[in-house]
Amino acid sequence: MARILITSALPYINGIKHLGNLVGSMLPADVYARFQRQRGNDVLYICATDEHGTPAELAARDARQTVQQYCAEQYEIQAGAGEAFGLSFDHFGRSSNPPNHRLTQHFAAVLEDRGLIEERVDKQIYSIDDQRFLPDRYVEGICPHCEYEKARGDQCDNCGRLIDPIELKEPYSKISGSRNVEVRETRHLYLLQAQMQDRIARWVESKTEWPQLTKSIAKKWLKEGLRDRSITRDLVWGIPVAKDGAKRPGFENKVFYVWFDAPIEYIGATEEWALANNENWERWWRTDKGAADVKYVQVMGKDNVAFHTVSFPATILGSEEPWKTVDALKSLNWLTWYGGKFSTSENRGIFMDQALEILPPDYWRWHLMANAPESDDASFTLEHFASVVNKDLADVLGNFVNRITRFCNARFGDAVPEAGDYGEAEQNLITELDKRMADYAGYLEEMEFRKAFAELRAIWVAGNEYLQIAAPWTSIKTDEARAAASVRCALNLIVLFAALSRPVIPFTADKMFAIFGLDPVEASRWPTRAASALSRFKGGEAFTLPKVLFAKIEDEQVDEWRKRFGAE
RNA sequence: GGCGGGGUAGCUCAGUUGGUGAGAGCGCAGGAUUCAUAACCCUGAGGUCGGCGGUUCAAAUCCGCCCCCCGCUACCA
Repeated sequence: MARILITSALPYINGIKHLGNLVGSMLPADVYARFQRQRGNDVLYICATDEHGTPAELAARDARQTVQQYCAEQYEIQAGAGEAFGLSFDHFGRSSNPPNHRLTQHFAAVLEDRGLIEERVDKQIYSIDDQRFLPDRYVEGICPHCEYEKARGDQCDNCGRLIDPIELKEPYSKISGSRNVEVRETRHLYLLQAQMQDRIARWVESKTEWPQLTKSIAKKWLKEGLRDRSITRDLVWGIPVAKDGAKRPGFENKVFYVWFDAPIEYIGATEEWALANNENWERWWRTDKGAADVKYVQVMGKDNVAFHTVSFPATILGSEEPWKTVDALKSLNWLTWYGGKFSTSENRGIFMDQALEILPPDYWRWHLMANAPESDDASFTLEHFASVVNKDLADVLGNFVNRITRFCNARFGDAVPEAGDYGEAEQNLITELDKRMADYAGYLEEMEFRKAFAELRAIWVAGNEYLQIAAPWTSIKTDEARAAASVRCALNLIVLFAALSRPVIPFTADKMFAIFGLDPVEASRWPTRAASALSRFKGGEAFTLPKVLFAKIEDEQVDEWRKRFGAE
């Protein structure tokens, strides 16, 4: 039994996530976690909200709440949406919780002991009216190079050149619009990443199983040379900067930078899980305390790759402590909304709560995973969504379950028929299924989701092909035993399909088990041999005629949703 | 600007250690069937593999140049 630690990139706290965020990290991680659990592996799937930083403070202010209230509320919303989508976190924590505070202080202290942290003084734009230092992208002004009037503090959208915000002419706050700003000096802690260049490069080289996208991003950063990074900010909401158990002199009004503490929350959330479940978190994270045999899998959008392959490892490796580091790293591209960006402010796209107002989670889970943005950005359209749902779920899978249970009910009654033996048709089916099941499991193991679910769909299709060949509605006229065996085989297929489908459509899988009154946990143990799966029911097992599993999406619904969600 | 990813049938995408007549799903057309959510099953039509040039007996695949889309570029996270 393998031990597998899975983390998905932490969703930021400022509002409920859209379908692109969902498919970019949490959903693929969930599918993988479910698959590994069904195989009998010891899985720990950890996620949390990422709560610190300027956007959280500003969002709280816009909501007229304290940032604590705001985050507490948003945490509940995100946790609820995740649960409603069937995201099977073993723990969904908060980066603002005590374990992360403790661990972040620990890493900062250890890194300082190792000589990897030093204080430096920066010049930054301070907004007097906003009473805060402005992060680069919250300052706008006239570009010093091309005179463009709305250049951002980090980069000019007109000439594309990188800018230091203190160079901007006539700078103003993007938060309030105020021009009452000035350059002030501010002291920060710097993580001396440049010193760790070789160590991280060697570590990246050792990661032979990373996919190409992941490795090329890491190498690109290394090639340019790691730069020292400031890891503190002038904010009130965050983890205070301590020294020897008290506030660090000169840092009384500062906190750690969100990108420093957020990845540490992977560990912090595991500690939260351990505290809540009387478990031991170190056996998942400390190679000296039992984590040496853990396989650690991270899932994230491509924007996060650099932070997970370089920045966070700098923290971990720099400590020189025996922390578990990532083994497999799955990165996904973006899901776009009709080719453009999902946008909260412009009401474009579908967010997790809205999605579930329209349709149950499995509809979304299937479409998102079967069309996951793996090789490139992928476009979400309602038309494509409706087509995929109707064809794959309603016609191929749902109709299979419906046609055979109804036929059995009409001709043999409410129990699996017992007569007859399997013959050539069943043997051919078993041969095909064995091949496809092995391929399917292989793709899931590699986290090649599009290929995996194309294979799963082909498995469902094989069920329909089998029925077409066996044609019990014909054979029953001349050979009732033959028809009975065919129906028994097809009913067994329902259970096999449910087990194989459960990682991606768990709610439907459990409905399929419920047809036969099966316990989902027992029945979903990962099937590896079609022959044994198809001999589960010998005959006589009672079943309940199910309702239709998937309703088709009508054109009128698509039209309505297009208007509601701003499709172009 | 730099770096990375992508441009293959109407649509969404597989396919690169160069070579068996270029694939899948959807959509479309025809057929078969009637157990089923007008579903399922079978067959078929559809592509100068972004453009130009080169290497080679042979290129979607290798090299060069060009065009287009997307992302990242370290203080949004």
